[in-house]
Amino acid sequence: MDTKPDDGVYKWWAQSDDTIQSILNSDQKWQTLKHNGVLFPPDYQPHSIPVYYDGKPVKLDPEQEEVATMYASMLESDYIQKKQFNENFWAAWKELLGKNHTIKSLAKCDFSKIWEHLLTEKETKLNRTSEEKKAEKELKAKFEDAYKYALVDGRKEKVQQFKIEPPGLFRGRGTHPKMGMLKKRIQPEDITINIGRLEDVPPPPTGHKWGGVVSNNTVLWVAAFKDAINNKNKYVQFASGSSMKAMNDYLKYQTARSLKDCIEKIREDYKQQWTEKQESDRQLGVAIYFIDKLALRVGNEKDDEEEADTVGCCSLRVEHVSLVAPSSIKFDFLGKDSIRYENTVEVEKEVYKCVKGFIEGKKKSDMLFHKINPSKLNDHLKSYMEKLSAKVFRTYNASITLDRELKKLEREITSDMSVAEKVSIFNSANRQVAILCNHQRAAPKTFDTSVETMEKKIEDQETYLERLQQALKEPPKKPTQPLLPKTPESISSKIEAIKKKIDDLKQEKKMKIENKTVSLTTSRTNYCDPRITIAWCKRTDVPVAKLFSKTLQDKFPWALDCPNNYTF
DNA sequence: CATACCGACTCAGAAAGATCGTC
DNA sequence: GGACGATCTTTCTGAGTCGGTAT
Repeated sequence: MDTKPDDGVYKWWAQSDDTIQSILNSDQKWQTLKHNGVLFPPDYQPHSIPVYYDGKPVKLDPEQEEVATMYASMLESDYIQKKQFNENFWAAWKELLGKNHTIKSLAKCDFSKIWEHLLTEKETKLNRTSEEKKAEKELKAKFEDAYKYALVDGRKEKVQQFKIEPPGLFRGRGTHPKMGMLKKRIQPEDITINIGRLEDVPPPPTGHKWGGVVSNNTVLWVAAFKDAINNKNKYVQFASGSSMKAMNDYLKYQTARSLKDCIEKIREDYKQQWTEKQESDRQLGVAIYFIDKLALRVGNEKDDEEEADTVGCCSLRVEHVSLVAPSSIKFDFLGKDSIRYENTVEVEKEVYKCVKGFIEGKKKSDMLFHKINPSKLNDHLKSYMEKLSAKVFRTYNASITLDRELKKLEREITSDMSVAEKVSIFNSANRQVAILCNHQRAAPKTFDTSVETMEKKIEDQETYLERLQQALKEPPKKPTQPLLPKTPESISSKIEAIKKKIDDLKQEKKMKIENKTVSLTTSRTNYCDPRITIAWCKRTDVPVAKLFSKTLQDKFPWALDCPNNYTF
């Protein structure tokens, strides 16, 4: 088994799936692990700019000032308007100010002088010469280099996020009860280092000790620490381009592909379950149907005292669904990251009847599927296929949608099309996937103005077209500005060219509007089997780099040489 | 059994930063 | 041909999934 060719690239994908699987399933994920630990953010540099309280400057000690500066830096963000954010921030800051401090209420504080200072600093940074920027970048890179890679079984593997998070104010999504809380500076004492038994432990910063040093070769992290806000572990892991992560990713798609072999049976079965006597069976049947048809997440239980109130399939409440006669269901709820899911779907009459029954006699705040939970649902799925869980359906349906949409649109592709036109066709297939998975983004800040600019361009071209058409009918006696082509033939060909240009611009505008709040990158990065995209690139002669950035190409080395007729 | 808890991993959009295209 | 704004890419860290174990 020679997996290390001369070019030094570890081509693990040249091995059989079984071999790859056994590498990952084995209890020992590595034999030797060597690295230089993690990088801490720089210490706080006090600026001595006061907060104004009741109009008067108040000098703060460095620690108080640091936290005040965190708040000042967010003065223009939406968080500042939120009560919860201000309450949590005030609680943390008040404690630092101590008893009997001049500052007694947040409402009377004016942070604008600090904000102005931060703005000036930002400008100074921006105004550096390109030589200065380059020199600083190089210096930084040199400094960070030692942390970028770990040595795993003698191979250099990239480490992701080796920089420890700097202190700041917690920014939860949606209406998170903890927003504005102080995220304290992480000390070496908070960190556990995972490293090979025989390696030298990287030295902690002077005067400090590591919280712990372990040699756990059943896991893929090099350092771990507790997130004090949520009391959850955070890990410094390997980058998506590392062989271990890429292997996992590859197997994720292989698992999703093998769902093809039993999806028919699963669909038959859940249809059967809709008419079962036991309500728990009917609930299971409807829940799996939603997960399959609508690509919902499974929806684990959450603690609404500690986290934002968001739901997935199993945690849907009665208030999140409504029956729309004769046979549709309207969904309206906040999902992961508090992204709203709003969709009215036509369903089979059995499903409609089931949901009607589930709702009956319940309060709005009651669970829709009170007889099941994610672990029951996943246990049931395991009876069809090893490794099958709810999330596999998202991968499966996303990938198969991309495959199908691309093949549908491929007929429209002609050899004289530009790369940009072909990419735009790819994007419309990609958009179907993003819509299925409900991947959204905030509308770009420049959206309105850039649509206006496009409209102006279209108008200009249309005016020009009219002039050309007029000139063809009756040639102007005197030349008008800007000059038109001279012969009728050249005018005619210009007309054709402008018509095409207008069509293209209109198409571009349509795409822009359709993509206003749709995020294509999430599905491209996490749900679409990259081999579908790469095979399409090969067939349509589009450079892979047009669809996969450098990082994504690094993430998918195993997909790069797939055959051009690859089918998911 | 269920149920709570949590470790370790994947997936998520915003913000920062880099690059590109146009005037 | 270079300044500047739009757009693409990377970084950042929060928010899920899921399986195992303790109770």
